[in-house]
Amino acid sequence: MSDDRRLDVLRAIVEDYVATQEPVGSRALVERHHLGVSSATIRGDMKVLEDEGYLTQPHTSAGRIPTDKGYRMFVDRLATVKALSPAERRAIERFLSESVDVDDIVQRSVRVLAQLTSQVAVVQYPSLTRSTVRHVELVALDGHRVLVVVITSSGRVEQRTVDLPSPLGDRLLADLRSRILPVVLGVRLSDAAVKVADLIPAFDPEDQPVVATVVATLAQTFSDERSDARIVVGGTSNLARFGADFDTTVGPVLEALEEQVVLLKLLGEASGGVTVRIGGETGLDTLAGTAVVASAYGGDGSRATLGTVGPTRMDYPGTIATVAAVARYVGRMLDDA
Amino acid sequence: MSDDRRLDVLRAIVEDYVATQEPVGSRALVERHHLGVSSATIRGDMKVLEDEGYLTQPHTSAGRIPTDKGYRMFVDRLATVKALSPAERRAIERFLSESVDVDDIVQRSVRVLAQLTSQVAVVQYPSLTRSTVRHVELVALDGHRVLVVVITSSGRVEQRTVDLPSPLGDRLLADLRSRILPVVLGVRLSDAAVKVADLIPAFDPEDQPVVATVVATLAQTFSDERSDARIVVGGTSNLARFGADFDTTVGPVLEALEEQVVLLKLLGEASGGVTVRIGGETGLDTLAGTAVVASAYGGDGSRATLGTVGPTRMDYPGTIATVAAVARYVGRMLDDA
DNA sequence: GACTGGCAAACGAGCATCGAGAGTGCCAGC
DNA sequence: GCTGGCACTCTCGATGCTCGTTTGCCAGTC
Repeated sequence: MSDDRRLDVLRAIVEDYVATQEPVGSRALVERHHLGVSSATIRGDMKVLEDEGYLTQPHTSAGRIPTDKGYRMFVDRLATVKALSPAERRAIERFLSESVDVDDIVQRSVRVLAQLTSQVAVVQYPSLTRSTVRHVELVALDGHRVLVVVITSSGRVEQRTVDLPSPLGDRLLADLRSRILPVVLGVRLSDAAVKVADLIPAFDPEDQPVVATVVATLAQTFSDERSDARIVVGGTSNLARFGADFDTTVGPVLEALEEQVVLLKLLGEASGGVTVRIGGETGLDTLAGTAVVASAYGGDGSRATLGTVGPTRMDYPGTIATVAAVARYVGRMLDDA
Repeated sequence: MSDDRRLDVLRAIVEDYVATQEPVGSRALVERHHLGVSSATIRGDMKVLEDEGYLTQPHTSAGRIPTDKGYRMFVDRLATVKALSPAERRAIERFLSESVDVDDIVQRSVRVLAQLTSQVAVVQYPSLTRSTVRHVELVALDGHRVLVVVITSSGRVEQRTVDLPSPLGDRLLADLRSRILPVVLGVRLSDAAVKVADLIPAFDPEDQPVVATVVATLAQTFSDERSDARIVVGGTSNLARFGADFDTTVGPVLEALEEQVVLLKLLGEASGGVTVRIGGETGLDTLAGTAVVASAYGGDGSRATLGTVGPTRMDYPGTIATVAAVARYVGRMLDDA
């Protein structure tokens, strides 16, 4: 028995099922694909594939549909890489190139991703911790409050208001500013937090409490957890195509998409190229039936993750190609900016 | 025939229908509410109400449900104001008071609103145009690019990168900075744009092109349209309770919620207190069956709109009370900050 | 040994039927 | 003006049926 043909059958079933959303039977299979054998033979192959856990039947005497394991096999060994059409490439490039700042890049990425994949798109803001400090500004609001603004090499602006224990004069503020800047400019955020803390002893002991307060906020801004956690979601209306039953399928997914923590976990582990997680592999059991296609993006200064969430029965080659392309363009834009 | 009783009947029907989500019949009505008459009498009243357009029947021999006109009447003349429970008040107050900056306030408002109303919450960022300039910073990135940062009285930070036609020396940059600041500090954003433009002639003719470029970007940042358009949406998973049929009901709503333009239109006209728009009154025909409860919030420095989107069969008194309360708290927080 | 055609059996989808239940509209009477 | 009674209408769920699809297997063929 030809092992190759069985894999061909699996591939054909995945492709047909993704296209039609309906269980595919042996007859339909031989009609649509020209495997040179009869439907009876295919039936034999299908049975084996089912025994091995790649296929399943919704009920006796319906066609077969792929299991998560089947999709995994498809993605790992069967999917042919699909190149993006020139039109799609151009769409991505043109749309993203109109961005004016980081917010805009992220917004637009979400839109393109959702549009091109017809799925839910998720984009994490570029990570701060790897980028460097481009500027720090301290602005006195009134006697006892100061606005701290940090501008990073990735173009992000973080701000924080500090309530001071005691008033901070203009002279001291200027002093503070002039000492902080040279120490942190061009330094990585993760290192900058430490460097500013070292400055405190250099000040007049009398001023140290108030200086310490400002520095603490500054350090906190440098190593801000919230920044990493900023994630934008789009294309939720594509969930309409998701499944018939709303309450049991789409509701939980929408809920999950509103939880930053869950989103982070979903995107989290993408390391090198494009990562695909199918069904249970997502680690979120409320997301049964969904798959995540994610990719890291960005160079040194601004590394983070982006991807899509969709039903396990999705067009993997297309989605993977799109995610990869968007990640590449976004990374390029951020490095340029 | 008592006109009062007919209105009582309408109120009872709206309340029951909102509670049960099912058409309400004459028998159920007399059982649940103690109107001192028989079901036959109620039937008569219901017929009149239907003839006048306040009620409708899904089909003969089902109960009645309110029409949009019926809900409108209910909201305008029948709904008793429902005070928020102390627990709810405290929840709002405590949750919002933990905010650290404007982003945070907006995020948290969306969450509370969605949570308390079980609907989709929509919050517009505080408007820039009414607030004043608190600080302007120009940062040289490299020879031919400058980062423009504007900090407003409402705590917002807007940034923009400018590509210069010719290099801008440190001296000129400092000069520019020191001339701009005194002119715009404390000035309304809408006026500041004009004021900076007046500065250009004062510079050396040789420098004027590059100065003009920076000033143009600055002016654009002051009167940024995009800022007004920033809107945050949350609680979309509450759409699960919306209606049974996904494709025809929830899908279009999700789509609409992703369109900034549509959202702006939805929130747009809220002027004084709480505005309720029901069904067709929203002006968006894709949103049939939905109602919007919106309120302006914030004082002078930071005026904008926030609200909820839900099915027409919603708990109007509760939603109105919640929206009003959140608007009040958010406004207070912004004015304090 | 692998493949094929044929065939019985299994099973869901769709459809018509039917009865129960709920609600209306109207009328005659109070 | 209100009430009880009653005929009528309509939906909803259950039931039973047919039809089409697909499977699993077996005997036969290359």
